[in-house]
Amino acid sequence: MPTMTAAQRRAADKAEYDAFLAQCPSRQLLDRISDKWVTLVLAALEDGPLRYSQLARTIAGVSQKMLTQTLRSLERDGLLTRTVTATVPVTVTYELTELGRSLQAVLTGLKGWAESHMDQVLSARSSYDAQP
Amino acid sequence: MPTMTAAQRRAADKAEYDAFLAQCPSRQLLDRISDKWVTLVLAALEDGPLRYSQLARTIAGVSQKMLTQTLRSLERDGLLTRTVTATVPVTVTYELTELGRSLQAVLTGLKGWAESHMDQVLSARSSYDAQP
DNA sequence: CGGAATCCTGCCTGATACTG
DNA sequence: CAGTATCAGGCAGGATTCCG
Repeated sequence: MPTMTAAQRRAADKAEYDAFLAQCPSRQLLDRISDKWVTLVLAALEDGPLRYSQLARTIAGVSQKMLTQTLRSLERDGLLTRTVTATVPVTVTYELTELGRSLQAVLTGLKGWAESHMDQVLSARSSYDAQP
Repeated sequence: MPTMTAAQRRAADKAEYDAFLAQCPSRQLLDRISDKWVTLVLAALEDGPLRYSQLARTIAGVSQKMLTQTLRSLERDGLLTRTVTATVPVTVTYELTELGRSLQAVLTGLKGWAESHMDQVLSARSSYDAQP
């Protein structure tokens, strides 16, 4: 029984979640996906599925604890799938879901921004630090 | 005057920094900007400059310490400017720089993703948690 | 109003060792 | 290979107090 126009419904949908509000679930979600390991894992999986050891090698410096923890969290949130193949030794591959790819598109922009604006940031820092 | 084409510059920038490498400066930068407070501050400043107290009110639940710390970090990295007006009491306004706006464009996508995909993530979680 | 300084808690993170 | 388990430390982050 729509008592709202489409425009009104759009406004209501937008108002449904607001990360500016401390108790909104989207605030917690924003906190989870605002994580460098999340960004790097999704970026690594951009070109297709990878095995656990391939992920560990691609993302230099990640501990197995953080990698496993990040992968579990992403799996739980439906952003990637974990597939176990019963070989000897066992093979585990991770692959982005459609939902994961939609986030990956955003996060790749973040990783790219960091890499392409590094010089400007370094320059700004030296200016800032030079001040008395 | 650019001595490289835009495409050449992009290629050079890509090769210069790689956030997959642990010791690359862009990895640290990625860590800094992968922060919910950074995302929320830049999103709050999207529509123009704001005062300190306005930022604190917009971003519900942020402590004064984290807000100040985040603002300092963003100012140091050249993403926003801090302007002190000598009124009584003093007025301090924060405004995005051009560099800040370029990052804000990316991060707004992140905040928007969290809000618009919240339902799908919640659904995925309940499925995951229901498994034995 | 817009901070700075301080104290204190906890959980995030890394290192190490063990397993199927 | 792909984890789990455990332990220890460091710092993120909140609460409180004080200042120009």
